[in-house]
Amino acid sequence: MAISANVGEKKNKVRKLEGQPSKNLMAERRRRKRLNDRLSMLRSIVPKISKMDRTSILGDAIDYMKELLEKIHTLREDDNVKDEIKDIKFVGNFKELKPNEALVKKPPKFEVERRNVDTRIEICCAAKPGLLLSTVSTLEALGLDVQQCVISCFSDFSLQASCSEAREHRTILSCEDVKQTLFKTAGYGGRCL
Amino acid sequence: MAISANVGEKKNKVRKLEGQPSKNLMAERRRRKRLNDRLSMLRSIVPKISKMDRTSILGDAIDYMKELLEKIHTLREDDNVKDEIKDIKFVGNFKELKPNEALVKKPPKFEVERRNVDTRIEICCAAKPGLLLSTVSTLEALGLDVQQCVISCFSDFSLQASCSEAREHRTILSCEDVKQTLFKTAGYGGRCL
DNA sequence: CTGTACACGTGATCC
DNA sequence: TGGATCACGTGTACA
Repeated sequence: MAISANVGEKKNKVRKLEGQPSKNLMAERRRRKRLNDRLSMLRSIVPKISKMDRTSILGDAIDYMKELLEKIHTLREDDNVKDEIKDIKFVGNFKELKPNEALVKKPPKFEVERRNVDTRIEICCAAKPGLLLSTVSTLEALGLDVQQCVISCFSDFSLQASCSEAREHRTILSCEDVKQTLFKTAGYGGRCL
Repeated sequence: MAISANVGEKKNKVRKLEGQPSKNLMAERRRRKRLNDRLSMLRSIVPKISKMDRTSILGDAIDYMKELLEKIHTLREDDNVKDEIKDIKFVGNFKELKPNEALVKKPPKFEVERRNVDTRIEICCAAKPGLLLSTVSTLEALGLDVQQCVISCFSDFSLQASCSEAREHRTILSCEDVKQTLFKTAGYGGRCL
């Protein structure tokens, strides 16, 4: 195909020499533009991006699609409750805020509540560097997708969030578990309330 | 760029004339081969093929991926159908929200602006798993302390934050730098705006 | 003859 | 310095 090579000097048609090229030229430019745009779109919806290469983008997209297909199959055939709670173990991996630093002055407020499919979370405690990051990280590790969130860090750290369960943790994770995990994440020891 | 025009026939570097061209030439050939192979693979796993165009293939792949994502979400939510009745009532109050907006492709929005001592950040882009976490993590890494923040992840990912500079050694950061960093963090390539 | 779409070789650019 | 990747303009085949 690419090796149609042979034959050297046909050149039957030399009808250009003038005026013609600009048409085909800009058409080709538009085509390249469209192709690159599509490529960018593809890259923008694929979460795992190893490199910015065109080939890598396509490769990652392919892998991602296979991943999605497999996930769908397991979701379909996996009746239920096959999930482990192993995710909880990863919560502690993040930045270990030392409990010693726990400020005892004012009783912090940690509330977790289920409403329909949503999980309402309300936190108000002493501000601390990295607290927002560790809290968000913990929520993610617990399989809670933040849908809405209002944060204020002026005096105290205040966070009100509405989350949806990313995975099938609803039946396993109790509100109390979430609350205590967040409590520890914020650097407090013992149990909350 | 394309119209760098000037310079007509310089040819400062003519170090080729022999031996060299075949190197770059075949490298380019291999690159094209890989790219086309990837493209064929992508086409082979996408069931819906409208046309054999390169652009169409990418477009179909994108649509298919979105379709898969949506299917996964519906599958997950179907696991717990018990709360749906209440949700229906809830949704009923907000009927004005367009039901089918899946195919709208709008450009993401990344804005960073300095106001006095504060740095205002506004993001609106396609939702992606882990996006909130990576964004917060990036802000922290840039030395920006979130003072106030409103987040919404219902359809797209939307974040409006007001930050203060945490450290002094980062004060050299321009708004543009912050913007581009956030842009890349969100998984986009190239430059924003 | 008019577009559209692809492969090709080459110069430029970035580690 | 090279090796790898990209954008570009062009030739050409197919509708």
